[in-house]
Amino acid sequence: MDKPLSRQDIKRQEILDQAQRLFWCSGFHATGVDTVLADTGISKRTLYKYFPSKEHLIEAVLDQYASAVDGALFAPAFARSSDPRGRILALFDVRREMMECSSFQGCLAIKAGQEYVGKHAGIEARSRDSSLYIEGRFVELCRAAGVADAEEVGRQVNLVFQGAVMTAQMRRSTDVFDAAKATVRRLVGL
Amino acid sequence: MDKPLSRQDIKRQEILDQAQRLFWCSGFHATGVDTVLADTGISKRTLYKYFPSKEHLIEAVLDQYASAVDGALFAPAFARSSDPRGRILALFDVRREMMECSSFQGCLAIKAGQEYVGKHAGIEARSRDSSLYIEGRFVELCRAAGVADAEEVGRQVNLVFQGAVMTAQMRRSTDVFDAAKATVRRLVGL
DNA sequence: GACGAAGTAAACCGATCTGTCTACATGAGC
DNA sequence: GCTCATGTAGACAGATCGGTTTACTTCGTC
Repeated sequence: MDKPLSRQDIKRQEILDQAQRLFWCSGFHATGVDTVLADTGISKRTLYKYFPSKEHLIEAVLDQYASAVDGALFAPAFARSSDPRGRILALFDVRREMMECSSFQGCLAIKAGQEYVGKHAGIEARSRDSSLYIEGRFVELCRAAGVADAEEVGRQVNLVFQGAVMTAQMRRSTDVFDAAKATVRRLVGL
Repeated sequence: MDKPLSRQDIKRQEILDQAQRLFWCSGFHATGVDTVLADTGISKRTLYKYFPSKEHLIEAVLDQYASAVDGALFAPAFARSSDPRGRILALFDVRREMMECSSFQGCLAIKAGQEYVGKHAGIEARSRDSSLYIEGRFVELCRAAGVADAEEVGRQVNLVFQGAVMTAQMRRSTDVFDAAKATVRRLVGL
């Protein structure tokens, strides 16, 4: 694996990275494809070669975002603790630090959901899948922790997690993560 | 009070209602002012007389939304129970029913936050204030319920509430409200 | 160095965006 | 009936949108 990137792969990746960065901090509708390309030296023709439409580009960005969540969120959190309960709490810590390092930007999948749910099936599906994936991981951790009714408690922890991320973004403050962690401690018994 | 609406008030209100409906289900950036006016027989000149810019219109819509939350959410919930804990749970029921009646549309203030936080101070402030208002009401209910550390628990309940609304929207299903209510029952001790 | 794939630059398309303007219609109060 | 505020209809401006196209350049490979 990790086969060398072809020239095409590099261009495609550069577009994806820039698009993710701009969609992330300016929104999807508010960011034009010209803006994505600006300062990259990449021509519009090349973008439309790899992504037949802006919606296709958004889908690809969300796919990239989804596959980055393991490395950016779960891996660091799991490295901080070997105990399942500790890992759950560490997820909140890592997420909090991520938001503090990105001027309180929230979740890209949530943002996409707000702008495209009910309007574009592919984007909506990726948005929903992101939400379900995180929930699944919480359930899994609850099960590993031996929590009674792990399925249910995992769903509850996920609600707190999503609520915290979104509320922190709206308030431009990560203070709510304190309440979130306290909630989770009660839910998983810690 | 309830002084008769002047002709101007009526026009202004008609614009606000239509704008709220469309922003609500199509988003802010995705809805043009022409779309707001379409089928209303109101001219663009009139809109720009009452709202000097689209952003001003959005702010006014959010103000209207904020002042409607008492009548649409809190009043019905409070009517269902006289017990503070029952009222907290009823808030989740009412919110759930609201979402089921509006094809899973979430919270307009959240949507505005996602699209304008960090980009427009007035809109951002209204978005944040909405979040804080709901939280304050939950705190107040926790206090009335005699919950120990009501301030803290109220914040926790709010996180679950916000998480549930947003998750339900993304999944186009209100199933998560079951987990949300179960969480809240544990938090407020019921 | 020649060749073909892959790229850039930029004009161009039609549609739409926010916002302004002119010209005309309507309505209530005197 | 006259007046004046208030309204509509719709053209218009200039910018930007997503997307296409043409003409030229760059780059890797043989």
